Amino acid sequence: MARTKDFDTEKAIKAATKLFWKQGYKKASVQALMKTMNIGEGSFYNTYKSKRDLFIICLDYYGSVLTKDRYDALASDKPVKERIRDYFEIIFDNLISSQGVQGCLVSNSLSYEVLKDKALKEIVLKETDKFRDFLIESFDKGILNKELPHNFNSKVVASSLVTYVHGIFKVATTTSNFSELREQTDFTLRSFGL
Amino acid sequence: MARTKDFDTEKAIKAATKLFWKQGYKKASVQALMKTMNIGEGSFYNTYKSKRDLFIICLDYYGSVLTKDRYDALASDKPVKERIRDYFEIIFDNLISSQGVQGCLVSNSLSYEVLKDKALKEIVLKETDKFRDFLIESFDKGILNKELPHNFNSKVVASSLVTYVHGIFKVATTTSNFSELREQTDFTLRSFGL
DNA sequence: CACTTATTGTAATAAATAATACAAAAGTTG
DNA sequence: CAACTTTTGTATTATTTATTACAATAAGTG
Repeated sequence: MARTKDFDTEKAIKAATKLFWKQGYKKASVQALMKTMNIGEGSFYNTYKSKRDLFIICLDYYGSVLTKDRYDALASDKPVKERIRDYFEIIFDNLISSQGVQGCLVSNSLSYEVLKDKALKEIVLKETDKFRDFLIESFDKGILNKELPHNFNSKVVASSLVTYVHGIFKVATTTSNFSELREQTDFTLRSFGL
Repeated sequence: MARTKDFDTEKAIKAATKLFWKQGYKKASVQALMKTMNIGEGSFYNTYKSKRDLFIICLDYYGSVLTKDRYDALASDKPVKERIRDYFEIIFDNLISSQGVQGCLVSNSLSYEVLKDKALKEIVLKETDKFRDFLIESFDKGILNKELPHNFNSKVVASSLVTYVHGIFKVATTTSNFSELREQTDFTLRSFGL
C-alpha cells in the first residue's frame, strides 16, 4: 500500500452534490466542483474518472443520505395526514433555509443534458419512482388503519402529487413567497382527501 | 432605401422559437439557430443583435401567436369545466404530436440561465402570471354563471393548477405514457372541483 | 530508512461557444 | 444604369469547457 487520500471523501461528495443540486449537471463545471470539493485537478480525475461518474455517485448520495429525513417522515408511525404534512414541512423548510440549494436534485436533473444519457436517465427515473412508491405505501397503510376511505385511489393520488411536487420545485425557483406556496399546497392536499 | 431581406422573417422567428422551445435557451446554439432559421452569420447579428435579443423576440412570439389557441379555449363561451378540459386537450395534443417540442417554452425557461438575467426573468414571470390570470378570469366567469359554487376560491385553485401544469411539463419530458398523465389530470381537476 | 505506489498541481489539448470585422454581393431608388 | 445602403458569408477572436500527460510529492510498508 501507499499513501492515503488527503481530502475528506464524504465531505467532498457532499459539497459536490450540493453544487450539482444548486446549479444542475451541465452548469456545475469541473473547476467549480474541484473548488468546493477542496481537491486538485489531478486528484479529481484520478479519483472520480469523470464529471459524469462523480454525478452518479452524487445522485446516489443524495437519494440515500440527503433525503433520508423526507422518507423517514413518510414512513413514520403517525397518522397518514400528519405524515404527509411532515413531509411537506421538511420540503418547505428546505426551500426556505437553503443557501442557494434549489428544490430537489432529482427533479432538477430532469433536464436535456441528463436525460439524453441513457444510464443517467435510468437512475433519475428510478429515484422518482421510489418517491411515488413511498407515497403509495404510506397511503395504503392509511387505508388499512381506516384513516383513509377504502376506495382511496393511492396510485392516482400519488402520481398526481408527484407531478404537483415537481411543479412546486419549479415554482420555487421564481418566488420567495413561500406562504402562498404553503397555502396552495394545503389546498391541494385537502382536495386530494389528505 | 436599399435591398430587402432575403429570408422570411416570420418563418425565421417561428423556427428559432421552436428550437428554443425544444432545447432551451442555453442549449440552443447560435449555429443551430442560424441553420433552422436559414440565415447566415452576418445576417443573424445584423438583424437580431444577439442570441439574447432574439430570445426576447421569440418569447413574445410564443406568448402572442403560438399559444393563442390555448388562451382562446380558456376564454370561450362554453361552460367552465369544458373550457378547462379544452385547454388541457390542447396541451396533451401538443405533447403527443410534438416533434421534439417539449411542453411549454415559458415553463422550460424557468432555468438558471434565464432567471439570472433580470430582464428575461421579468418577461418569463409576466407570462406565467398571464396564464394564472386567465385561469382566475375563467373561473370567476363560471362562478357568475352559477357553474361553480359562490365560495369557489379562484385564486388558490388557479395557483395550484399553474403549479400542477409546471409539473406536467416536467413529467412529460420523461414519459410517453400520456394516458396515465390524462388520468391523473382528470383526477386533479375533479378534486379541485372542476 | 529506502522503496513502492498513489496522490497531487501545472501545463497543455481539443472542442464548442458567442460575437466581431470586413469585404463582396445584391437589391432599391432616383 | 449608377449610386447608395443593406445584407450576407468568411475568417477571426476570445472565452469556456472537459479531459489528459506528466513530473513532483508524500505516505505507508518491509
